Amino acid sequence: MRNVGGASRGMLSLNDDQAGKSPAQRQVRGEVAFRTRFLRKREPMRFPRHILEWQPFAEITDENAGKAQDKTLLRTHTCGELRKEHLGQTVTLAGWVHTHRDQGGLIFFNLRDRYGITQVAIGPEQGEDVAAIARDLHQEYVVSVTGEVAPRPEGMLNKKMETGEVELRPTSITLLNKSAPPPLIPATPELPSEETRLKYRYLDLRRPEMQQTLLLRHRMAKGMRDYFDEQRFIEVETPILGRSTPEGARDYLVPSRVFPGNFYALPQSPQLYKQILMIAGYDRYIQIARCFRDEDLRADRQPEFTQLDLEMAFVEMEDVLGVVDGLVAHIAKILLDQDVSLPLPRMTYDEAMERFGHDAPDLRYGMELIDVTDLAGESGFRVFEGASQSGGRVRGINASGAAEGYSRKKIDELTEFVQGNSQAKGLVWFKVETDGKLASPTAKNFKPEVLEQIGQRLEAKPGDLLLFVADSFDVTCKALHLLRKRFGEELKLYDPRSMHYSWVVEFPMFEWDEEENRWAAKHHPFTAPRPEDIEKLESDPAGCRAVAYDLVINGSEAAGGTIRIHNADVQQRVFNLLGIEEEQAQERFGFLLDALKFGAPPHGGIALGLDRWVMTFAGRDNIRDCIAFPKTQKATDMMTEAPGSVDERQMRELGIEVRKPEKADK
RNA sequence: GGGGACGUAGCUCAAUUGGUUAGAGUUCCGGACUGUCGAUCCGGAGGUUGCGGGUUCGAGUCCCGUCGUCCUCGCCA
Repeated sequence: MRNVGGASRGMLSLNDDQAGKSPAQRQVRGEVAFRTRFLRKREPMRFPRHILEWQPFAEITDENAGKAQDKTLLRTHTCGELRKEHLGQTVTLAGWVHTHRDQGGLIFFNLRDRYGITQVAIGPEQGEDVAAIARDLHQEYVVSVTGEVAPRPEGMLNKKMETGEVELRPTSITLLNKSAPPPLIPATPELPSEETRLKYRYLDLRRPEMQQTLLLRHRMAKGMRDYFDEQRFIEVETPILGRSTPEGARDYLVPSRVFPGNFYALPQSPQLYKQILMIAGYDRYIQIARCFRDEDLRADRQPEFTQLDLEMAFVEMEDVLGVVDGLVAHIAKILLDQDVSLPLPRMTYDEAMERFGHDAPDLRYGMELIDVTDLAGESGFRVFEGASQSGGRVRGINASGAAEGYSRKKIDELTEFVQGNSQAKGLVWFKVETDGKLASPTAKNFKPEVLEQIGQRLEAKPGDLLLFVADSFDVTCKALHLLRKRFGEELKLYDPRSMHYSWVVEFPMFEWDEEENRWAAKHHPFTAPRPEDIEKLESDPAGCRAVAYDLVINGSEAAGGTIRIHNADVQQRVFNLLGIEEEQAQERFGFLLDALKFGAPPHGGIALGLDRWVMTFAGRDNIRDCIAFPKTQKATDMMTEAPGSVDERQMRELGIEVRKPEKADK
């Protein structure tokens, strides 16, 4: 049989009697093919090549025989390593058929494994037996090829391929396995829908791009473990089946069979266990820990994610920051070959909110928020004066040079954008004219001398666009942060490949929860207040600052940690303030309160979101691309179709009965 | 829980204001081709337009519901 795939491959039945297409339809084919093919390009990977390199398989010698058996029985080399220096050698490669080009007298196919792609060329000298097998190969067939590494003819080198100077001239080809026509073809540049990619994840993961991202992830995790090992940290595994704790996100619950009606909770983080480890004397702990939070998803949020979790005893904030500074430098060096100068810059939370309106500012560009509340009070403009007199703030940003590019219509869009995404009631804006005057429909309401002062304070130059929000401090923060972020992207104020690392420190201990009408922990309830703020715990919760710190990379929170409370009394006072009853605290984490009584050392730590680090370092804008088997927005797995129903028997054993959600009345 | 985008061939996309038998590329099947390298050329097959209703002489297109994917607000100590 000529065609190996034949009927088994065909998903469609043959029907020779069907009417043909019109000649006109046939004619456009070539041109359309050219156009559609180049319409969509994949995003190029941005991390350096050396990340992708591996040592070649070692030769088997007398010394290592029987030890590291690198060479497998089915291959001698990978598809990524053959070069000119291998010319003349007889090798065996194994992999997937990436592309296939049958020219009759000559057949080419590219063989792919996770190390690279090598061309196999079959001419008459390979013999009809080999040619017959090669002719019938299809995409994603699995083959092993034995042959000689041969030079490509002059002028036929492929500079786009790492192995493009050589090709394999096979003496034999073994078909290891066929493949049904794949719904997702790893070799094509068109990216299928996310739905298809997630359903056939094993095919999506064959794409070199995905393999490179997962390799970067591996390198990063290994780099972290190596670094912390050198710093005398030890990795300890903490339980996945734990206890539900109040505060924080919704828990994923696991029913207990032995105690019907009781549930384990999957950890939102190993927080309590690592504190217990400090009390137990393991003064430097890390864990690459899986965490679970049953909250709605985002482009950068999965219900199940990985944290590099760290805790140290006998330390103050400086010690933790120092260790993480070193980690950042190490990772930037091994992944990006960048030298990061230490210590990383820092600012306080208050400063970050004042200057950037956000606790994780993107410091790759300026455009800081400027306060004009004092001028606004005397401006003659009612909105400004009102905000100023009612204890609010009037702040603005200078989108330098943006006056021309932003028409009245585009500014209206900005206004809607701000109104839709924050509580801000509107935007006040001015374009700076060539004579330096501020112009806008509202300008006539202002005293001219105040406008001039406002312009000076924002360092307005002709062609600048100034935008102001007058409202409470919080609202001006939110609105102007959104605007700053948007201008940063639209005006291309930074190189998207650049990296900026910094710390934000001294976060507030508490924030007011409007809904529940009580104080809530800004970080978590085990966070230590600054020593000077302990006395204010009850009298001025809003004024208490925590020994808390966030690592910010390119405007995203890359890590967050605190020094913990190691004093049972202080811990109890914080619980009291948070409205956690003594009885409830004792029930939920009495073990921690107990442990704190038995010689708890001063301790603190930090947790860093590994998935987001991969995202940032690989230049991806989607966390699913950084996780091998991610969940959809509804937290389902499209490949396994989890979550699924279970047997009635399992439910009975667990003492569980499902109450069907009631349908809304119509 | 709210707002938005999308859903058409295995895959990626078209289809005028609602108007004939829903078209391309790619994949797939058959054929040609001795230097190709998302090969090219010739021929062919492939559709319950996510699903269910409704409006209409007529619905891929308009309306309602529902399912799915994505973005986003809330939420995520």
